[in-house]
Amino acid sequence: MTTTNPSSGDTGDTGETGKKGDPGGARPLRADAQRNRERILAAAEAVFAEKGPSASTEEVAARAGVAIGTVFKHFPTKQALLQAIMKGLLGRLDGEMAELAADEAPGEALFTFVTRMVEQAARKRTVVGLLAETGVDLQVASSVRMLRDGIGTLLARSQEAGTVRDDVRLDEVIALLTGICQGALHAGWDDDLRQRTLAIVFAGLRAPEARR
Amino acid sequence: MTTTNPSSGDTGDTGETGKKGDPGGARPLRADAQRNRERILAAAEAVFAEKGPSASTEEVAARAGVAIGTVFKHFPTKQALLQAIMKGLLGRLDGEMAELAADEAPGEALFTFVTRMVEQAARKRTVVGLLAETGVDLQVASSVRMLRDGIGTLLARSQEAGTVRDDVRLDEVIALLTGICQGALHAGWDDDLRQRTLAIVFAGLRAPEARR
DNA sequence: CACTAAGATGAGTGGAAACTCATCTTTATA
DNA sequence: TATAAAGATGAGTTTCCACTCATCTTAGTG
Repeated sequence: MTTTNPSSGDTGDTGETGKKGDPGGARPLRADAQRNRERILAAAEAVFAEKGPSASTEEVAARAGVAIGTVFKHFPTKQALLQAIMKGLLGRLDGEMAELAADEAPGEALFTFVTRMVEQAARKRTVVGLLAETGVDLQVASSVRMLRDGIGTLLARSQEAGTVRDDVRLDEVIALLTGICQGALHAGWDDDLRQRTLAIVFAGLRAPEARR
Repeated sequence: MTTTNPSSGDTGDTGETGKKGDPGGARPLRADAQRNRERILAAAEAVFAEKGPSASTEEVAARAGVAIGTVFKHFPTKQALLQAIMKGLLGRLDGEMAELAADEAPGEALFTFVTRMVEQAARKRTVVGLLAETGVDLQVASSVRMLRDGIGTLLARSQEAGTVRDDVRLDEVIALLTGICQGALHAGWDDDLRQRTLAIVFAGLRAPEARR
């Protein structure tokens, strides 16, 4: 689950092209290039997680152990690199959500997911920073929409199960989620505070008859 | 309430210095200088409110109708300018809070204050942006502490009045507040969404016996 | 092993933004 | 009104960072 998908790229290739006469099609990617691309992604995720999206591309290159030109060969723009990270992060989150929707009791799935996402945000400034600072009108918009729809499903299930108030709309949940994710990366947020803060929000979301 | 306090400065002068022999003390400030300082502050507040703290100092100068050197004469650093704005903003907020603590019913004062602060945040990226992006270990720390203490008082009053659960601590309230302020400046936040989001949080804060 | 194209390299370029300073302008006072 | 000091000006300096490109290196193939 924690391994990055090796077939993901920003060229949008699907499968291999055995046929020639395909101008501008995706080439198979050499072995070392593949390795470097992964190193860069990993390094970028670490660096941006620590210092936020304003960290320099050179630092990413250094951490990955490659020259700066290599980074720009794989990701022609800093934005593109950021997008690739976002895509991976959101993809993983999305998978986790689908799993949760299947396994967990339908009433609690939403709470579990929100908790996990906030936990992630505390470690990864990237998601949050990107959503906030950079324009959200990226190509990533589709991934965001996927995530949004997924949360909508979890919410609907919880409402059917009677654990969440019926008058709560998806917008508010998203708003609360992004807000708390933002807050989670401030100094002074530890596990305890996160838990207590979420408890308040969850209490606010819960249907009166389902409160403990 | 909306007028800026003319006697506020970052030199920390209190009253006039009629006595001489005050090395390094605050000079009376010439008339045009005073006017420019206010213009710069107003312009900076507007610009940073629109574009966030990453807006350039030159844009502030342009909006204020002065040269860039003038800005740096009054505020030797961009940080200093940001701090001055923060100080003013927090001061106003603090006054509003004191008023609220006196006037309003003790049980609802906290809710009213939080609502107002979030409303402000939606318009002023500065407060939020600063608290988030720049280090909070500024000289502004004292102003922040003042605000924090004030909120603590409002919270305590509400708990005494029985409208807020006893196990809620100040940390969580602050966390929620900053988080929602962060969220409030995202695209798509309108009055309705803000109100609904706050309603959820308030429901979570309210004591069981005080719920409507 | 030889060869070639894909890939890696890193000094260099361009631009943006914070900050400086020599020079000119204005206020306040004698 | 004359004068001196406070203040304003804006071109220039410095720093930093995204991005480029001519050149060298290496993986894959016959």
